[in-house]
Amino acid sequence: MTKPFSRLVLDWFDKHGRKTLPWQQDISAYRVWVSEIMLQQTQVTTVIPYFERFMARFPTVVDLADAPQDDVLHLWTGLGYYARARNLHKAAQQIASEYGGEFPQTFEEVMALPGIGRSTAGAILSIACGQNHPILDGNVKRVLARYYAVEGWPGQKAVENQLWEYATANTPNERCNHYTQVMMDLGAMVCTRSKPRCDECPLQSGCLAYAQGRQAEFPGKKPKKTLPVRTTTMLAVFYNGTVLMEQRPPTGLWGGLFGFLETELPVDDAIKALPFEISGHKALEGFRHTFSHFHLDIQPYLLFVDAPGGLQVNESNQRWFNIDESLGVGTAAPTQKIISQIKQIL
DNA sequence: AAATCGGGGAG
DNA sequence: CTCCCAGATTT
Repeated sequence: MTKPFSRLVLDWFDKHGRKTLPWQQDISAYRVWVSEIMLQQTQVTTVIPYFERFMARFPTVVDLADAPQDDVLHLWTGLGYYARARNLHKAAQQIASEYGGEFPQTFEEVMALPGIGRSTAGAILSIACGQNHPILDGNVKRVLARYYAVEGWPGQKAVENQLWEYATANTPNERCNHYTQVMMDLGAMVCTRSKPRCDECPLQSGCLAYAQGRQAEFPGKKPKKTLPVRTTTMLAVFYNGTVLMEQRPPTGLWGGLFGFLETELPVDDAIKALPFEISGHKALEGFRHTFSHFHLDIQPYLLFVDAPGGLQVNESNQRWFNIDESLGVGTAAPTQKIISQIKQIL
């Protein structure tokens, strides 16, 4: 028997692991938590500037708890998965009220916070609190599925359970913080989804997928289905450098974000239904925005308001925004796209 | 064009 | 429990 799994990857960590990422400095449960949530959905290089801005604006969990949700969503704009930002905010408020602003230290308490599950709780407590817990994020799933040639899609419960068993069995009692870190590093830097760098991998000698030349077959693929197409019309009501937007309901698609008015009516009918005099309108460039479970074909229009006195907004969730200033609220990618189209025209 | 990602919530 | 939802980027 040669070196155990954990020893091989820890030695690799000492030589090649990342140690200078922003959340690896001034390590705290709060900073690790925020980074883990961001990294669930986005690659490291993209996350870094978001993380820096977030920490500058919300240096402590109490600062985050005290902030308006619009501020939080504003700093999340472009990252996607806005429910994660809402959960982050909600959890910060729980930490402030129930734990006096001190991040809880037990696995059960951390798991109970909204937006934190088994893997994220393990990552926070191992990296920031010196505890021993396994993790199983997308990187680790890929490494383990290949190393043990685990058949099937990890979204299936049986497959995921098997991967958790391997993850638990290999997690060491010493240096669990570095182990957690390096398993994510390996998946991101060596055991990549396509073109894995097996010649640089510390686990090559024991890797079943490598031995069988079947790296591309693991982890198993999600069963694919054809996405339905939905359509929508977005109305950008414009007056004197400002656009009208409305805040979406607090949950669901783009929950809590501000966006342009949407309608299912033909644009002429929709214009008649507005409480403003519209002096003219122009079709902007339509485009497709794709989600995990459907395509959304968006046809935006720019509408020009006539009367200076007619800007009264009846709906309490609607506001006028200066198009040249920071909006200060959360917006989805298509909203940003339409705003840039408008700026091109004007 | 297709694949991806951990957790919440509905059924 | 199991299945479905959520967003933007990379390949």
